[in-house]
Amino acid sequence: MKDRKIPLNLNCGLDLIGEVLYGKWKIRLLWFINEGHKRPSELQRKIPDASRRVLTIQLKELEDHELVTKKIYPVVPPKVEYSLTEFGKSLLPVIAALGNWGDENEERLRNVILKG
Amino acid sequence: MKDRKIPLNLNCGLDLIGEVLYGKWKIRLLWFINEGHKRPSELQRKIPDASRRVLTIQLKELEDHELVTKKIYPVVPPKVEYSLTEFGKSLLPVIAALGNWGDENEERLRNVILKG
DNA sequence: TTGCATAGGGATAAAATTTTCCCTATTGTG
DNA sequence: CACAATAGGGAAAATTTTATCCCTATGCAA
Repeated sequence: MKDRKIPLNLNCGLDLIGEVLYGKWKIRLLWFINEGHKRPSELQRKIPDASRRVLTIQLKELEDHELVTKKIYPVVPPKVEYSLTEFGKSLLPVIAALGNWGDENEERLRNVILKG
Repeated sequence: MKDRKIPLNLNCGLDLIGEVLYGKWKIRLLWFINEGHKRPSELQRKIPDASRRVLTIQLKELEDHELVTKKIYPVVPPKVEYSLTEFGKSLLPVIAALGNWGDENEERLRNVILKG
């Protein structure tokens, strides 16, 4: 997500959405932020398999892409809260469509993924 | 997509769908196959930025995940055709939702992606 | 005083993914 | 004959992404 040797393709809507949603944890971050888990430490606890570092980085990218806003409270210990922008909220139905399809086909998916 | 050192997370629908859709070109492959471009060489021409090799590999994964079927015609030169399974077709509305959101927000997405 | 929680970042290591290059094989065309 | 088109695969390099480790800083609790 920084200097690239291989140029981006941004030909169609799928390329564009892919660019902001790719990243191992981004969709989950959006989802959990929407559920009200706004602080980085909360998100970390909701996604324990992700390293703290990558969550920080991907939150920054979501912010750069205007899907979330970041509010820093000038207190000690530090307090930060992320919220979805309107733009980010408009993605929720799309994420829900993804999650629903996955849920509806859970058993079959588990089979085909694990049989490999 | 073979031996992994870091174990998979398959906790929710999002994890599951992610596992079958991740891959730089998979969504496009599904889309173009649905549009009737069934032969590997056609798909390669529709997706010129992808290496031939990776399209082969990702088509194989789509087949393993039962999203497409592969038909081999015993002719020379070789002829192969991929088609969506019913399972694969059930993904089309989800892909359409992704593409539509990208199309609807094309200008803004292009801005936020390229400004980085 | 030591340790924990908070948020973040640099540097490097590791892992995963994709690209590149080189092979297989057959038939038809120039 | 040389070469293109067809489909595919092994091996290694390149690229990208993620994980690990170590550091900053402050206030509170035991």
